[in-house]
Amino acid sequence: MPNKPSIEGRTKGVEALYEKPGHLVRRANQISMAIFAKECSELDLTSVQYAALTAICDCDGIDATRLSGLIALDRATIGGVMDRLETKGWVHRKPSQSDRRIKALHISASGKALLEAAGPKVDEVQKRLLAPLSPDEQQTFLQLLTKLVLLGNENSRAPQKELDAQPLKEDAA
Amino acid sequence: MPNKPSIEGRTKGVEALYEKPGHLVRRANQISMAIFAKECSELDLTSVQYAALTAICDCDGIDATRLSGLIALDRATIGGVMDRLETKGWVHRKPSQSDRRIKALHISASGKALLEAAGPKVDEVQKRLLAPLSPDEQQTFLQLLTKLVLLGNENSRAPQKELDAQPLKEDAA
DNA sequence: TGCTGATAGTATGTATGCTGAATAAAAATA
DNA sequence: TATTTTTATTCAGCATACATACTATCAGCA
Repeated sequence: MPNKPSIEGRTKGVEALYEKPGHLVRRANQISMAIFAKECSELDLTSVQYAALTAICDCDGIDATRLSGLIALDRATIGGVMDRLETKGWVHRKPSQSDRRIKALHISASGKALLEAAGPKVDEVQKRLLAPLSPDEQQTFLQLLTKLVLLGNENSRAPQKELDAQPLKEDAA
Repeated sequence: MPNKPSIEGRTKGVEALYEKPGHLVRRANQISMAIFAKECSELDLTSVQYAALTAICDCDGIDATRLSGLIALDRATIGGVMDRLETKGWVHRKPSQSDRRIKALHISASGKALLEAAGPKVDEVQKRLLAPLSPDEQQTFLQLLTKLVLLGNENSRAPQKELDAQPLKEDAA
């Protein structure tokens, strides 16, 4: 992607930007989100919403704080995401009996149906995102990216956390 | 990151998420931005603002639409970014004489000073982001990430574009 | 010259993503 | 038991990010 000779000297600083990992990661995320949006627009579903729904489906009755750790979504952001999922009827919140601070999260039938419909499309997103790389390169890339994310986990405000206990039976299903 | 045996079956769907490139790329960007924020918070500078300033410094008199292509920043987002840069006194906008639709962008002295102060910190961000990988791995990772971003470029709404002409001399410095 | 299509900038509305603070309830402890 | 600390949620506010639409202007062309 060379610029024309006439501006070569002047764009040096910008081209330094193109090599910076931070910039490249931002671009990759931009591309990933764009592909997701195209693929799932008719479902009215974002990638964050898909992640949240997947987690709630798996961990029925989970609370927002633990969900936040599971999918590495900022705690303060989750409220709005849940509002939208609830508006679309895919999730409902039920106050916990044992801890009145908690609102247990449950997926609805339509939420499950949506998850199933989205599954193949989400897989297609991953395929298209990695398409520029050969199968070998894809494997290497994923391995390195996983390492980077795992070991860099604590640097983000919303580090991924494993579930240290299952939700109370009372809040499940 | 195994979960306790008791919930192993239930979290299977969530763990599938952890292997998805889209999720990993989102996490990597999250981590990258967090490191940048920590490193540059005392400068009151975000990574997007740094990218924009770098480009404006290099291409004095550039207009917002071309800047958008240079750093792959959504056209509709640039207005707000420029507002904030102008408020902080790092950039000023000057109406073009030859095309009254255009507002040429210029970096100020304090903007240049800030860029110089930020330079080492931004380099440190890149180092910390890649720190989980060995030198060899870092090189491989950057190479694959660059390939992915270059070839996936057209998938995003704000694809990176090279400058096809320099700004009119009239609008420069 | 007058019309038409393309372009630059802006505005509106939605969705993350984060900081910091406020509130309420539970847990720990003196 | 009373006090302190921790925890769960929410809210206000700022900064991207994107879709869509609107205005002003420019450029090409009949």
